[in-house]
Amino acid sequence: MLGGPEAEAFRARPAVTGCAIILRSHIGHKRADRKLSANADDRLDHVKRSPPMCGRYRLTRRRLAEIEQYYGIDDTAGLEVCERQFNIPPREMAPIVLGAKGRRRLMAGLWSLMPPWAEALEHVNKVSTFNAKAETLLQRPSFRNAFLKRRCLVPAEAFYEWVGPKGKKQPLNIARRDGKLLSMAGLFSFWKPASSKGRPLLTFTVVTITPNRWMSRIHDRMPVLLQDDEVDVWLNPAVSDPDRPGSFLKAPPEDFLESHAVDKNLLNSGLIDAPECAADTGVDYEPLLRTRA
DNA sequence: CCAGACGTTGTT
DNA sequence: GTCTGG
DNA sequence: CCAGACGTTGTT
DNA sequence: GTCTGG
Repeated sequence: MLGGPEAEAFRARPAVTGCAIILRSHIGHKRADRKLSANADDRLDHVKRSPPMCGRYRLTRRRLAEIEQYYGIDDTAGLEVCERQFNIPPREMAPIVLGAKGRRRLMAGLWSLMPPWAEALEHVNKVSTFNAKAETLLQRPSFRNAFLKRRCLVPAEAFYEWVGPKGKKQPLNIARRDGKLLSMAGLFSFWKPASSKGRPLLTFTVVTITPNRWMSRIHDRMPVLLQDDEVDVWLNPAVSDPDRPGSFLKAPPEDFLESHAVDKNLLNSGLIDAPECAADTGVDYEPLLRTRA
C-alpha cells in the first residue's frame, strides 16, 4: 500500500483539478432560490445561523502510509481530488474511512453532509451540516439515518480551534499527546441529484459533544474523538449497544490532547494551505483561555 | 391538513 | 423522507 | 472555522 | 446582519 499507484496519485495531485473545483463552481452558482425561503427564514428567530465548532483540521498526504496502516485500509479511491492538507475547511473534499462489510476504504468525501432530499449542492450553503451534535442525532432528520446506518471515521492529525475575542482570534493546533492520528466520529452519505445518472458524491459530517475539562478551557464543544478500541464499534452499528446507541459518544480522557499556538495569518483566512500551518509559534495563549466557572 | 424546514454555537 | 409550525 | 462580500437584467 | 468561499 505504501507505494501503490493510488498512493502516488494521492501524493502528486494533478495540476488540473477534479471534482473539487467542479463542486465549487456548482455551489453558489445559483442564488435565485434563496428569495423563496427568505420569508420563512425570517420567522425562524429561535434558530440562529452561526459558525459551528470543529470547522478546520489537518490531514496531510505525507502521512498516507501511516493512515492506511493505522486504520487497516485495504482500498483507496478518488483521493486525488483532496486538495487541502494543512488547513482543511468545510465544503472541501477530504479523505474519510468507511468500514463497509469488514473492508476499510479510504475515500474522498465532501465535508458537509448532503441529506437524500437535497436537490442541489447549494443545500450546504443554506443549512450547516459539517457538524452534527451527538445529543440530537436521533432527532435530526438530516442525521438520524446516517447515525443509524452510515458511520465513518474522519482521520486527522490535528484540528484547529480559536480562542480570544473577535478580531484577535488566536488559532490553536490540537492533537493527540501520543502523536497518533485522531479518529473523529463521522457520518456519511452518498448523494446525487434526483435527475443525475452520474456517480454519487460521498459527503460527511463530524459529530460534536460537550467538551472534557481540558478542552473546556478552549471551547464549549469538541469533536467526538474515538479511542482506539472504539473505532470498530463506531463503524459497525450492528455491534453497537442497541439500548444505548450513543453510549460511546463522549469526550476523551483529560490527558488525551495537547495544544499549541499556530500562525493566525496562515490559519484565519482559510485560503492558505501550507506546511507552516502546523508550526508552533510559541505565542502565549494562556490569557485567552476561558476561565472555568 | 399543507407548507416549509431540515443545522451548528458564539457573542454581545 | 420526516418533522414542525400554523 | 474565519475572511470578505454584500448587484442587476429577463423569461417561463 | 447574513451569506459565500476557501
